Amino acid sequence: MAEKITPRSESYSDWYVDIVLNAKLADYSPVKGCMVIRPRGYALWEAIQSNLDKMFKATGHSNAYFPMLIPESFLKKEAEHVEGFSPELAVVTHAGGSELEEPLVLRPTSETIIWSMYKKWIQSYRDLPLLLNQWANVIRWEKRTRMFLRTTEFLWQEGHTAHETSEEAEEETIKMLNVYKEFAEGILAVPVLTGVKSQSEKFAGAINTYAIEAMMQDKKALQAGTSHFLGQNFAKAFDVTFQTREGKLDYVWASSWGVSTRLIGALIMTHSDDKGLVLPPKVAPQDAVLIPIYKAKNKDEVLDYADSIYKILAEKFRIVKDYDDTNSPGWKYSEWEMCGMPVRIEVGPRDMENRKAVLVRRDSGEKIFVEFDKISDTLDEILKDMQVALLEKARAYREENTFEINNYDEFLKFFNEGEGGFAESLWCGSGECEAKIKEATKATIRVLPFDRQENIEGTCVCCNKKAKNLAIFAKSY
RNA sequence: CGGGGUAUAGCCUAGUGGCUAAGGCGCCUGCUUUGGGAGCAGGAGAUCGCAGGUUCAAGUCCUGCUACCCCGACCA
Repeated sequence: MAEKITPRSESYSDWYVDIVLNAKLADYSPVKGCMVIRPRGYALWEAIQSNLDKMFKATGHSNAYFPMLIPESFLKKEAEHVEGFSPELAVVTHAGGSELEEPLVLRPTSETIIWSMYKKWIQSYRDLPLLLNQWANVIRWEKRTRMFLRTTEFLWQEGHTAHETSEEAEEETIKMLNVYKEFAEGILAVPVLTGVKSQSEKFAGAINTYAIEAMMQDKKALQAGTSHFLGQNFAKAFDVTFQTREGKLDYVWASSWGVSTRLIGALIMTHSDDKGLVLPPKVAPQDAVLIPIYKAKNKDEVLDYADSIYKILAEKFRIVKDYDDTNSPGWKYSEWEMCGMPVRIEVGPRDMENRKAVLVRRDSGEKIFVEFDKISDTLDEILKDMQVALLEKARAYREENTFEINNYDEFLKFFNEGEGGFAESLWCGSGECEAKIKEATKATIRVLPFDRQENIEGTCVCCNKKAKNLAIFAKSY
């Protein structure tokens, strides 16, 4: 009866690793920093993919695939881009038994190879907008890795779009950020703040980076998705011009946007508890598990009764039968709770006699005794309610841990002595203050939230000069 | 890259230079069980991280190497 999961209160990072390993989402690989995504984890990625992919198609995007190997020289064409990525590149120098003429980089992101192709494909405004997305793996040689949150190789999607005008490209950037927000909240039940990143936190090569930012249960922020307005930076680097409606030549305007397997980390750290994984029904691989309880003398009757419930539920829901004789019911309860099964249906002799079943919610642990004829409708209600309840619970948690702080002493105390969280503070806009704050507290600007940058009155929390922005400060992953 | 730590069965751990390396979890077989991680009996499973050295004798002492973990630096 060894406790398998370290409680969050004891060590949040141990808890996180215990969940990943015990819920069989992923395992360590022989290569440092890489992980193997197991079927239960990959099912989450498939749910993320299928939901997002529909949303991308609905907004006019098509999927394509570009190669993983990129000529090293491509990365060097955009000055900021190469500076941002060079320390974390993995480079192939030998292949086919000899040294290569030019080293090939394993893609850390695909802007360069995609824009080298866009040069061939775009000649006129009639070729625009070009709205492509790709589902792919990328490699970034990070010094310190964590399962799902930051691994050497990870899976993601990257959208790369080309437009006639700056306005249109910016509109696309914001549109896709909103798609991410809708997805994160509607499907993953992870509430997110949207806004623009400070210049020091933006993507290397972008004019502006926008992000969805979530709060985890340890009150740290997690960047869950980004959308970049690239201006004409890559068009200029790869000389991608087009003939305008007026017959002139202009560089193409661009956006790029992505979310990754990091979202699975966000899911885990937003909803799960000390018993294991908790998943919103819309991304859970199954809806419910059916666990019969019987003695030798009534085994057949109980299983028959359980089967009759299964038959009805299987028409509408994704149900797992766990009839395995070698484990006790109690063991199964714990095991399925660990794996994040949204609902458990217990069927024992007493339920059989009363023509009922016991439905148990994973999020609240609530046991609901239900008449045979109402099991299907009740399950439907529970799943819908759980989806909403998880989002609301996470939103309430974030709000409870978000504070307006505009006094620097208080600010320092909040991050250095208190439990931390999100600080809403006024900021003068200078990188110096941002750096000073990071030095003193390890907190960074997560986002300058939309709709809250009007009528800024007051002074910077750090330097007391006139404030330009309202910023969300937090320690982050 | 810097500082610290660890390395014994799939996992966790015991092992004072001395006989055939011990236990728990898990796994396999059988029987009994089953409403919150069941019990009994039997069984399989180890080049003690790698390479050298000291010694009559090394899991244990010494040297070197490697891997992993923690802290720091780094990290759209």
